[in-house]
Amino acid sequence: MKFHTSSNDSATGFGWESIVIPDKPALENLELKFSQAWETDQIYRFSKARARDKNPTNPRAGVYSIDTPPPTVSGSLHLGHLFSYTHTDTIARYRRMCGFEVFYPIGADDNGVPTERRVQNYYGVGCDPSMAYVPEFVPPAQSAKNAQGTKKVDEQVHISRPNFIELCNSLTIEDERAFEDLWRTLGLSVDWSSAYATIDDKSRRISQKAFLRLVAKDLVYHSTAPTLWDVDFRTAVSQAELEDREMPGAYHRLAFASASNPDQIVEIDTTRPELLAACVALVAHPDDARYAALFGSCVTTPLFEVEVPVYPHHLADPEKGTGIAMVCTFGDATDIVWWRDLGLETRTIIGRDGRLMPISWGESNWISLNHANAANCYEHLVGKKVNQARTEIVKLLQESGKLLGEPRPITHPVKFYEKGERPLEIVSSRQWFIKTLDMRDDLLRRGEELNWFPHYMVARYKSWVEGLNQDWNISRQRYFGVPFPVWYRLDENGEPDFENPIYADEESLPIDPSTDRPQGFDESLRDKPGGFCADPDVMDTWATSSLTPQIAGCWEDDNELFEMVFPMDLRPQSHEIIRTWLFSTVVRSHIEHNCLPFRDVAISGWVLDPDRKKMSKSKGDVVTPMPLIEKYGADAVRYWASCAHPGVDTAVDEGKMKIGRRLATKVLNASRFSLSRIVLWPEDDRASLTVHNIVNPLDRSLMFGLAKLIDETTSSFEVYDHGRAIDRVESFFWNYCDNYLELVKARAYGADCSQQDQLSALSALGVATSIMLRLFAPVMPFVADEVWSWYNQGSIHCAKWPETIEVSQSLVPEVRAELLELASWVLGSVRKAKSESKVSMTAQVARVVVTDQKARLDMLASIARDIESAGCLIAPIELVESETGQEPAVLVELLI
RNA sequence: GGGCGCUUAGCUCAGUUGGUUAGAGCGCAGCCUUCACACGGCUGAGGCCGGAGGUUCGAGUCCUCUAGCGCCCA
Repeated sequence: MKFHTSSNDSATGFGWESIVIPDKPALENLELKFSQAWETDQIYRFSKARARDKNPTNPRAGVYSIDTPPPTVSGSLHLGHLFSYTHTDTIARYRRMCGFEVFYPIGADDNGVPTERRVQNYYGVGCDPSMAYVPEFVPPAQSAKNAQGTKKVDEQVHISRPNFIELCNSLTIEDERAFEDLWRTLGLSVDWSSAYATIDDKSRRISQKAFLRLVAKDLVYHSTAPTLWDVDFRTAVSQAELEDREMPGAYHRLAFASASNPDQIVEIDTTRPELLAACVALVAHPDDARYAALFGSCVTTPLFEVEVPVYPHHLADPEKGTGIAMVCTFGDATDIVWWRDLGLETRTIIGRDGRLMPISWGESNWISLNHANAANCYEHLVGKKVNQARTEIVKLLQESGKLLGEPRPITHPVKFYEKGERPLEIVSSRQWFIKTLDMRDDLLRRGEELNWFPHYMVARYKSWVEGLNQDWNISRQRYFGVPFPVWYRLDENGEPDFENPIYADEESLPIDPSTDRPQGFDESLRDKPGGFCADPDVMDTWATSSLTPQIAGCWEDDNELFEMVFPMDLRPQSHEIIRTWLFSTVVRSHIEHNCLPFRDVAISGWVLDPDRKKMSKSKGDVVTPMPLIEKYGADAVRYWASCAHPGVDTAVDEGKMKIGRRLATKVLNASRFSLSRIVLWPEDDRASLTVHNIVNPLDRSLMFGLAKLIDETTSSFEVYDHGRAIDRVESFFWNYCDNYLELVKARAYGADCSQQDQLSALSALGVATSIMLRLFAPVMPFVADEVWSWYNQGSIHCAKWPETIEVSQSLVPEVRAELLELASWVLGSVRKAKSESKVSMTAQVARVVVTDQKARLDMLASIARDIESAGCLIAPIELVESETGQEPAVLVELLI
């Protein structure tokens, strides 16, 4: 591959050794032609050697590195992917042309729940870790049934964990291929040689190593704590994976009795009466006079007749219900706070399967005033799911008269796992946490250090960090993920010693504790008293994808590379994962490297359906990208995506793609015109087609406009505003086609003009074509490279980004953009006259009189011949100086 | 409840730090097969810039209030 190092000749398109213009230029099949050519020539491959060459003293300065999001491959491709990845690609191409060695890796996020769910649905299988591996297992046929939901656990064929993981691995490989196809067809200029997956050996090694570093820094801990729990996926989830959904519910007013005075009733409102047996206290606001007398005393729960204390707490809302609340372990996040702050008992009744667990009344802390009755009541509830238990307990309460009035329906926000279908429960379980709460202030400062595009997106980050109320739970009770490199010793009773975990050595990573064993232990001691057992969990998928800069940059595997690319220059991503991906990456880099993981973050908006609603799989309105690319071409679809400004949500708009296709066609045709004129210039004199020979005022005016265009396009890309960049280039180009090309045509043909004027015209066409092609290249890489290939060696994507210095030789103070505008105005007036008279644009014009100020007339005089030939005038244009206050005007008389 | 964003032509959107008569494309109407382009070109109609105040010589642009929509956080 040839790289241009100077601003002359080949970089500006003036090699002219050979020009080959197809008879009928076409957009068809450019995607295949160039994606293959780019791959063959390896033009997007990152080279450390080139980076060193570009800036020997400081290689980092010559590199532009991008922390590309690894897309979740399990699931269909949609336009949202294409949209934001196109945005990034325009930036990568721009920076590459600016001379940076661009580090643009690509990965696939394949670990985690989405893949598991896809495998479950695709094959109709479920993972049972207790089962043994079956070699050469053949999965059941793809289940057609149940395309969207998770197949019911009891309908699935149960398979062992290793078999399940095999299926995950094989299916993700298929999915990844589909992604690669799309990315290549779309023309992403990523370095495929660096492709990684978040489940591969390298990612697992780095993820486990980073975990061990957290252990060493004492920033991670392992403990039993109330945990947000999805009862269908049967895993813990983190605060970042929560979402509120408005759900119907009902307030039930229950009658508690004062323990000291059974006739005194305390009324409480609850939406979760089924948790009554888990009630451990009542709380009211300290200033609430209604309940002041009760503080410190006890009340008795209805049905189960358990004595619970009444406490004051500032989080109790006097406005809510009766103002006094029932604290259960655990109904919601506030219960956890009350439980912690007030040191309450723990009475767990919801199991990890979302059903009410058996209770031994009378034992440990299940003390009732009437054990037999409590057990009798509870018998109706045990084993039931939450909703069934609620129906049942309402019946019991009504029968006993402890339910006051009818339940009052309300709608209220309920916490869900973002991928889940049933409300989250809170269970007590053993989990790994990263101590993010302690570093909240640091993280807020990191957020402010980051350059946000658009800047207002920093608010999302801030409000998220400020609202953190629990440490980051990184353990998941799932199967397809990065395992914790941890074992526990088993005592003589077979009980694990959680206090003293055995950590793997860094050198041994990646490991799977369920198949690898700790140093000094024989495999025969696995799961035996006195032996060891593996940590059963895998890491949250974000615990690995928060390390994308380290994974892509080969942290501690290739120090030279890592120092060249880290911290990254750019993190591109969409706004919905600010609280997950962006936040977690900042956390990890802050901890491990004490710096930001990237300097800039460019946020893409969402793709909305044509009705401006968020596209969703459940609505079935997800648009698949390939058919659109086939219909309009990759450049056109990229054009649609690029037109969006950073952070702005954009509706799918096929009309816009049509415009993109037309624009691409126009680029082909306009370039064909210019080059087909240039090719007729004597070959031995083509070297004279340079900016130095652009002397005609009209051509100079075009160059002036180009200089301004280069500045505007460059400054737009500098702030990641591809939308503004393409807008400016497009409108300049369209104006160039409609007006400049028509005005310059006669001179380009050499008709009735001096050789100097023809030379000027052809030189201007050559310069303008070269510059505009390069300005289009980041957004429309296929058509730009196609035209470029007609008269250049090597790809346009390795050419130099245009600079104003390329045209400055042709600029003179007295000729500015205004001249071309003036000529366009007069030409437009002639066209208008012809259009109104319903005659052809080639119809001859007898007379044109322009009335205007002298300065403007002088300008027009200098290019009168161009206007006369473009407008088909048969007499010289007449220029009349206007009186003071008289409006400029053009009089046109057609030849009848 | 707190915060952010949006509101400009029938539709989708430009309009950088306040500066002539507010722009583009689609759609619509009319015309033109001209030798880069009919997968085209030219021309035209269409707007109290969400509403109300204010700052200013001057506001789509800045400030205050307000309405509707969307999102983020609690």
